[in-house]
Amino acid sequence: MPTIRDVAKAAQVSTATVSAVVNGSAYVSPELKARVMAAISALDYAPSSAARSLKRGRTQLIALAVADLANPFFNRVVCAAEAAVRAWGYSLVIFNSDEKPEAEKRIVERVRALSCDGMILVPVGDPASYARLQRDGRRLPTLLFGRLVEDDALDSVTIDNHSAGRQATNYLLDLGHRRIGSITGPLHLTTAKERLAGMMEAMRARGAEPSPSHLRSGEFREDAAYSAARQMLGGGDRPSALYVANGLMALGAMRALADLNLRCPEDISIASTDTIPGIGALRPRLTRTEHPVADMVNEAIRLLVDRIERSRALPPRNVVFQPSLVVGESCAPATQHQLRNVG
Amino acid sequence: MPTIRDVAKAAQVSTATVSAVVNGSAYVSPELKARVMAAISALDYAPSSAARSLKRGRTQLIALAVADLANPFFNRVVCAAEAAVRAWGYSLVIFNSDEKPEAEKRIVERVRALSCDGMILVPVGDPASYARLQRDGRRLPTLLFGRLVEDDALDSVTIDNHSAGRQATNYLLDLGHRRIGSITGPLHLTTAKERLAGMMEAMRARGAEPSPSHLRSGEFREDAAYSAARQMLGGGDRPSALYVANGLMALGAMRALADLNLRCPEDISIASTDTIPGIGALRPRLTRTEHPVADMVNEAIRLLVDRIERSRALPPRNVVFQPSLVVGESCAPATQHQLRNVG
DNA sequence: CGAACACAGTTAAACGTTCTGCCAGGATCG
DNA sequence: CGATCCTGGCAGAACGTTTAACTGTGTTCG
Repeated sequence: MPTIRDVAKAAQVSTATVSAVVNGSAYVSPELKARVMAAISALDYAPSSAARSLKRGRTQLIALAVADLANPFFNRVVCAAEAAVRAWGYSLVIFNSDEKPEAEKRIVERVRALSCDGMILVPVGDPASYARLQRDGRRLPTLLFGRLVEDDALDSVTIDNHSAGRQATNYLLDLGHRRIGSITGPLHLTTAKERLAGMMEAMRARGAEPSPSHLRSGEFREDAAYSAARQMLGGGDRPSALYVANGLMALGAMRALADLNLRCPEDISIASTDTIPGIGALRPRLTRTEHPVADMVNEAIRLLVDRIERSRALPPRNVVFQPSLVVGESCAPATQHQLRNVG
Repeated sequence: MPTIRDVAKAAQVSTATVSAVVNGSAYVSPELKARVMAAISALDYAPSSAARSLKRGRTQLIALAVADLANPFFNRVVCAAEAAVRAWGYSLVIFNSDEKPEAEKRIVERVRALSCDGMILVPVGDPASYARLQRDGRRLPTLLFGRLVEDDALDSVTIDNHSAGRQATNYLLDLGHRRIGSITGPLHLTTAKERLAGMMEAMRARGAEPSPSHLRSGEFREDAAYSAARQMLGGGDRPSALYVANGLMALGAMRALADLNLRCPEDISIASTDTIPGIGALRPRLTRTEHPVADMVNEAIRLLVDRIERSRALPPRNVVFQPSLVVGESCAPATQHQLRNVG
């Protein structure tokens, strides 16, 4: 591996000059520049990023720690982040906390050890563990994505989950449904909690109150939703509509419906928040609120890079995006029969 | 940021001793070790990876360059790779070539500049561009994943695509289908080419010959398959079964069927290769060949790490995995009506 | 009993950059 | 014409590790 010294020797200049040519950091006369360039390509020289990082104190690495790499939502996040990060001249290091707080702790250690320039974190559990992140947020600029941790002093980009729950539920209410059930994620996550809260608010605003047995929460996964839906819909006292808190879970719920010989939307209407790629092929198409994932990620990266390169000391910035309702065919007006069942 | 020198001073030992404690690279007496440990946690010291990389010539970074991050297949690859890489003590840097050869070239440059220890590459186009990779494979150990480049001297982990095409097609042939169409990916990719070749071989072995108008290829994407399917099935001369070369494309084909008011499997049987997560909710369940993605990725990482840490000079190793057929309900026996149509 | 040796640590030289401070020499100006 | 100021380029000191070479004590053994 040729070093900057080899290049300098070959071009008969100093290493400082080579550095200046490589980085364009100072004026170098045309002839010297040409000699240096020639030497560089002759030797196939490439600067050592390790040495460069050591000297500059920058690695040009941004870490992205998502909560569940198997979840299509986070795949979209990864995809968008890769592009955004590249556009800013960084590279993306991926971590999967798999919804496990201990794993997250190890990831933070690792990110720190790698001395990444910044980190996008989808926080998993345990607000107390972020105290430390906040303390040395200066050292390792960190942005919370998608989920919030109460009382934090970190940058964040989130979606208005309350509004997502409200919008989806209002749509169902507008169709005449009153017995609406919900399958949501773990309630210690703001995403799950707030979507549920939004739903409850919407219902109460219309004087409806969901039956406790119609409210389930579980892992943000297809199989969790499947079994929740089977339980809830298997009995006699079933809701006429379902609000499901995530795309993967919506698929699970639909699978449960199919297995129970229930039709969607004739027997049960389903609305959800969030989607998954390729879901367009699924009939009926899901009525759902969608996250502007790409915009959210772009904004997150922009904020983080700004924090890294400019404003270490500024107060934290918290950006909230709005979900939008996408209407499919998975919801039908409540039938007389369904309404009669109202407890 | 405290350095090893600060720790050494605080513990009243030399930096070499601190290094020995941190790396466990030499015996240090219990009392000194304790002093060092205490100093480390008191100062909250973490070794600088930049300095370490510079000295050791290793970054503990493995690059993964996939062909299309928006494709669920590669999401599974990323997910498995993250876990495997972590188990070996490395971190994963993600790149998306988006099926663009120029992007791939830039990625290779970037990976080289980052001095990653190794690279898993899903090659995109243009075999000639890999000559260089082969030349300095010693410098940047590289493993080709999923797709092959002819005549290469690099490690590789692939799937027997020929067999995948054959198995899926044989299943359709066994059901009595003779007019089988295919929607496949770009033919310059071995994945697409070989799946098609396997299909052709299976058909010819039974004396069937697909009609040219029933063979389409396009991007490995949902929308490409959708329009190909619409074209192929919209006309009068339609096949009774379809072999679709990838999970996303299978979804696209099914969407086209739905939009054409064709039923699957009653009107058209569909078999595919590869799947996508959550597809279990789709009815009918897809009959398909599946890749053992996790095993493939684990093997790839194992080979790459071995190459990095041990056997730079050994001849290339090429591992081929076998796909397995998973039967769903998307294929039905050919009907008399369908058979009568045989040209 | 002295040579050889193991042992536990230390010193200091890399690793390949970047960048500050410096120098020589030519232009500018009073 | 000498003092001053640019200007292009260079020498060399960091950056924070790792590790080879070394040092000074015991310990062992012929």
